[in-house]
Amino acid sequence: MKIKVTFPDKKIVEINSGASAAEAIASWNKDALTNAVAVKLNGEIVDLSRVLKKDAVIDVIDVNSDAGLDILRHSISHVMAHAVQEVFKGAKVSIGPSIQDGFYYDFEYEKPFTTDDFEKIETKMREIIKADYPFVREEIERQKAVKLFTERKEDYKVELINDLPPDIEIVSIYKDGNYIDLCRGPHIPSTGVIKAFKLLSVAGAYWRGDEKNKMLQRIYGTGFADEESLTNYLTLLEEAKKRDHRKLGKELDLFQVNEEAGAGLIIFHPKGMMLRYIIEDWERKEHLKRGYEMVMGPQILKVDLWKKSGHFEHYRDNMYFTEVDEQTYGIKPMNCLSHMLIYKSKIRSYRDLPLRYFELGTVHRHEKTGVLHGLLRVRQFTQDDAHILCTPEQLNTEIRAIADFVNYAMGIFGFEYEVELSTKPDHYIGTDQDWQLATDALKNALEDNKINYVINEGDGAFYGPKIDFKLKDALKRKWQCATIQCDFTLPERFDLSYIGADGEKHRPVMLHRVILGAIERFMGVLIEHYAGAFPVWLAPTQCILLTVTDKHIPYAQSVYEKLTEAGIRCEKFFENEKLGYKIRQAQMQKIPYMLVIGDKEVSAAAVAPRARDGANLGSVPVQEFIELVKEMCEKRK
RNA sequence: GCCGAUGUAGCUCAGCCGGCAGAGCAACUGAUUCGUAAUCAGUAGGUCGCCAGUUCGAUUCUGGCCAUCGGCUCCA
Repeated sequence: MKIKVTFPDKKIVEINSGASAAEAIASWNKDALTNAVAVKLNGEIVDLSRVLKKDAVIDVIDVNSDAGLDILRHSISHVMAHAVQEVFKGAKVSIGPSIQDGFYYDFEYEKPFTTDDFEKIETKMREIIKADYPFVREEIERQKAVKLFTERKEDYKVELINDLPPDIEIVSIYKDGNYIDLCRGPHIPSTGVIKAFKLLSVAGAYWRGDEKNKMLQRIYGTGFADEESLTNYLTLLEEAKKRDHRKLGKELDLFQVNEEAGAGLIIFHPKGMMLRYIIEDWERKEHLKRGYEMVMGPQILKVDLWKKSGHFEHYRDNMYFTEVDEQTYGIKPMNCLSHMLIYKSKIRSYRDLPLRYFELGTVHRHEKTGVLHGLLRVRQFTQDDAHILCTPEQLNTEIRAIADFVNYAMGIFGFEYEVELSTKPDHYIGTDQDWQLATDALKNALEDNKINYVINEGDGAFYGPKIDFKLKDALKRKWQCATIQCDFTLPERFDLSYIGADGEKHRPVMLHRVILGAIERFMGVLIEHYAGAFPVWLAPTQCILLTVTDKHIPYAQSVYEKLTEAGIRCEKFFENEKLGYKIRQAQMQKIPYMLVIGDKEVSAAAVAPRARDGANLGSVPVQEFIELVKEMCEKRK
C-alpha cells in the first residue's frame, strides 16, 4: 500500500506504508538527511526511525535548530548516563533533560563525583559514540517497565513510572547498546551522530527539586552539532567570566564583601559609591518629575506593627530582630509600614489621591548562606521603593504609568526585559475576592499597555499579586528588578481610609513598586551589562589626565582644576612613568577618556583626548572637551 | 539550609610523600624625563581563613567553624 507524505516545500512523495520517516525524507531530498536528527510528523516531534503507516505531513528537524539541539543534547545526556554507569558501577539514574545551552543528568552514587572524574566519563562517552549504537525506541506495558527497572535497581525510574497518571498503560524506553532509559524521546538515530560535547560541572540537586528529598549528584554538560560551535560556546563562557561583576568590582575598585564584616553585606568603595550616587540622583529626579514625594522611615519598628501587617507571621524567617529596652523591634525587610503610617497621619480626601510615597529604603533580609552572590543576592540592600495609595478607579492609570516608567528606565540603560504576572501563592493573607480584583487590575493594565507577559502561577507576594520585570544579564540569566504589586490587604489591616465625594469613608488600594529593584542588584547587572566600561554619564571617573613628562605637571594641574570646577569627574596620573604605561593603566580601569598632556597641549591650552576604544581625538581646547562631556551626560551616553 | 570544591603577600597564583614559605603584578626607594596598552635596578611585605586534634615537628594529615565558588531549594 502506498501513502502520501507532504514536505515543507509542498512536494508530495509517495512511499510504501511501513517505511520510516528517514526513508521518506531520503526519497524527497537526500541532502536533507545530512543534518537531520528527528522529524516533525503531523506537528509532533518524533524519531527519524518512526514508521509511517498513513498519509503524513513531515518537516525535518535540523541539528542546528533549537529543537534539533535540544534532541542532540538530550541524547548526549543519555550517553553520559550510559558512560557513568559503566565507569561507576551501581550509580542510579534519575532524570537527564536538555536545558538552555546544554544538558544535565542526576545520579545517586555512594561516592561524590568530582571534575577529576570527567576525563574517565568523557573517554567512555567517546567509546560509546564510536561504537555508534542506534537509539532504539520500544513501547512496553507499564507493569513490564516497572519490572524491568526494578530488576535493574533503578529506583528513581520505578518511582517515575508509578507516579504517571493511572490511564497511561504504555511507556517508551530507549536503548543504546546495553543502556536502557525510561524516556519519552525523541532521540538522534545513533550515538555516532554526536560530534562535539563537554562535561562542565558537578553540583548537588534535590530529587524532583524538593528540598525534603534526597540530594542527588548532577553533572552538567553541553553539546553542539560541531566542534567549532562548541569552541565558540566555551569561548563565550570565558568572556562572560571576564565581565563577572565580582571580578570587575575588585579590579575597578567599586566594592567589597568582607568576611569580618559579614556575608552578604556590601561595602561600597569611593568609585562604587559614585556610581551608586549617580544612579540614585537620576532616580530621585525622575520620581519628582512623575509626582512622587520623597519620604523616609526608620530601620527598626516595633514587633507589634510587623504582627499587624502579617510580616511576623509570613516573613519572620527572613527578618532580623533586635531587643531594645525590653522591647522587640523588627529590622525592616520592606518599606511599606512607615509609608502606611504617613498615610494614616491625617484624614485623607479623595482629592488627595493618588499619593505616591518614594523612599530609597534600605532593608535587611536574612537570606540563606548558600544563595548569597556578589551584589546580586545580599542581606542588606536599598530598594527604589514607592507605595501608591489610590482609589480603585485610579488603579489602572497608576499601574500603566509605572509600567511606562519601568520601560523608560530600562531604555536609559539599554536593558531588555521580560514580563511575568505572578498570582496567589500557597501562603497568603486577604480574601480570594480581593486577590481576584488585584490580579485583574494588573492584567488589564498590562493588556491596555499592550505588554506581552507570561503567567507565573503561585509566585505572588503573600499580600498580593505582582507584575515582575525580569531583565537579562550577560550570562542570559534573568534577574527580577522592577516589580509592581497590587495590595488590597494591607490597607485593610491598617484600616486606611479616605473620604469620598459622597462624604463616606472608603478604602484605598495600595501599589508597592520598585523600578530598578534593589540598587545593589541593579548595579551588579549593570556592571556585567557594560562589562565595567560605563558610559560617560555613569562612569565614576570620566577622564584621567596623563602627563608626558614632569614638566607638564603645572599645566596639567590647572586643567584638573578647570575640569573639576566644571563638575567633571577627573583623575590625575602625574607619576614619573612612560606614557604607554599610563595609558595601559587607564585602559584597564576602563576610563572613558585619557587626556594626554605634552608640549603641544601646553602651548595650545588644550588636551589630547584618547577615547577608551583607542580613538585619538587629537588636540582639543579644554573648554571644548568640557562641553563634549557635558553633552554626553545630558544625553545619557 | 543542602551537595561538592576552594581559602597561601594588596591582586593573580605556584608550593611533591609532614622538616624554617615562592613568583609575577601592585607598593616603597633610586635612576630615567620619555607622545598613545607594561623603562631599569633595588627594598619591604605572610598568624598559609579561624579553632581544636594527631605528631618530636602541621601551610601540608584529621575534625569543627567561618567565608568564597559551582549548583539545588528560596528570593529584590
